[in-house]
Amino acid sequence: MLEGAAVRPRQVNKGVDILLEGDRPPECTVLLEGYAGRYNLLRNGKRQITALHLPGDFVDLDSFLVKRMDHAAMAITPCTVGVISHDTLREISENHPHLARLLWLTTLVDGAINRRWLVAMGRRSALEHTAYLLCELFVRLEAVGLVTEDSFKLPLTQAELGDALGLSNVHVNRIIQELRTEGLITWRGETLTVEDRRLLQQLAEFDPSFLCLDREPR
Amino acid sequence: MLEGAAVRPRQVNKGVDILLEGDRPPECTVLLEGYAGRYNLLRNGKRQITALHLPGDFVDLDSFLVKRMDHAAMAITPCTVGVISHDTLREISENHPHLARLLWLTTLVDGAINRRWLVAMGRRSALEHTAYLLCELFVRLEAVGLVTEDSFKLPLTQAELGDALGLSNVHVNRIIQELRTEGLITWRGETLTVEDRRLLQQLAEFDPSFLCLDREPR
DNA sequence: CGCGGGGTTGATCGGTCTCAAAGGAAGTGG
DNA sequence: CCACTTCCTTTGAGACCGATCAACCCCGCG
Repeated sequence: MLEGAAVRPRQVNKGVDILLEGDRPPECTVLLEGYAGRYNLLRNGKRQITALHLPGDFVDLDSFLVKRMDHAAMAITPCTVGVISHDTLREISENHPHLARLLWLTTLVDGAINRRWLVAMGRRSALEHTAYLLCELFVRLEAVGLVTEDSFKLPLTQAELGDALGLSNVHVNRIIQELRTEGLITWRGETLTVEDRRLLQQLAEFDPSFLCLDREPR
Repeated sequence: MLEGAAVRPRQVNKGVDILLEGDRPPECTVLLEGYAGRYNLLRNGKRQITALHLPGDFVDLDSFLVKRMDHAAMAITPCTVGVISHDTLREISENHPHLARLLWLTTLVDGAINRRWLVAMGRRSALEHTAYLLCELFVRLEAVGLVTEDSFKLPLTQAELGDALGLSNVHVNRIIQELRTEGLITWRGETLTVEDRRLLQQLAEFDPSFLCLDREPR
């Protein structure tokens, strides 16, 4: 039903905003291909990316009920996105409560991811934090079949990674080198390979259960 | 209807856990009085508080759909809490879609708060971050009538505040002193007074619209 | 061939942490 | 009513992590 509801797939070029802070979109956007991210800009020009969206994720499911966007969203790579009108979502919420609960669940999982980011930013070193993010991306991409042989596409610049981690681009560079020399990852071009998943997860104190990828009655 | 659904109000002593990581509660907890917080513990003993719950907030609405808690929650002050069984919530979700949307909205607002925390932790100085949190608490408490004459109860220790901000207790102390000497706040005992709200909000780059306290059709 | 974006490197600065100790304030038992 | 305890706040000193600034390199591309 959701697939039938997503209409007008369209392309968004790399670096282009999908929506802006203050927008009141009449529909929700689904990411079909590519990577996107939510972010907020500060007066001093700094940027914080607060979420990374992978294929299959909603970009702004919150706009259905929140109405006014409190953040922007950007295509990190070229993306194809679809939209589901708020009217359709309302129809689902009225007549398909089980599906509505699953949509609700996706926002709960987004919240769980946010909290993990908070923990990593607040109480972990830059190295652990970076390792953490890579573990998370690994598992989320694995869930949608985008990991092959412990490798996945990581088409972010180090500066963008820094904006997600709350670090400077220079420091990200040094952290990545450390992960490389420790033999935990390789990252050439857009392809990141996890060379030692167990060690990486241990360094990041990573446990994927919060993503709710297991099947349960809801 | 929600008021009718919340049953068995009970007291929780200060410092006592309301739920633990790994729990699978059969009901959701509502905070009726007092302050509570969600947190995660790390292997090295550090703690990160990822949310502060104020009277009227759900403590773990996510347990309705997520089932297994990925964090603990603690009473920061003596609390009285009520519970709403998952069965009741399911009944609401099946037969009262409008109410279900409003519950969904509360999780979206929680997510918005989380993202703001991320921005503050990632890209703001300790001073700005602290100012930010105080602004947020001010507005949220104001919305439930717990602010009088620019004052509200802040019954946290500086160490707890640090766990929410991702700072050490020592540094929190120095930041608070700075906010005091700048004439922005006073904080004696459990009462915090915002002496210059405009300046504090400006320092924190704070805009309350993300809390969705305005009335809109949902 | 020149240009531009990203990656890499070095040097220095500064914000925040850590460790350690001293100073209140509130409660407890004698 | 006082000594004692405990928890929290405050202060100081030093170390360290990560930011900043400024080059330089590398590679793809027009």
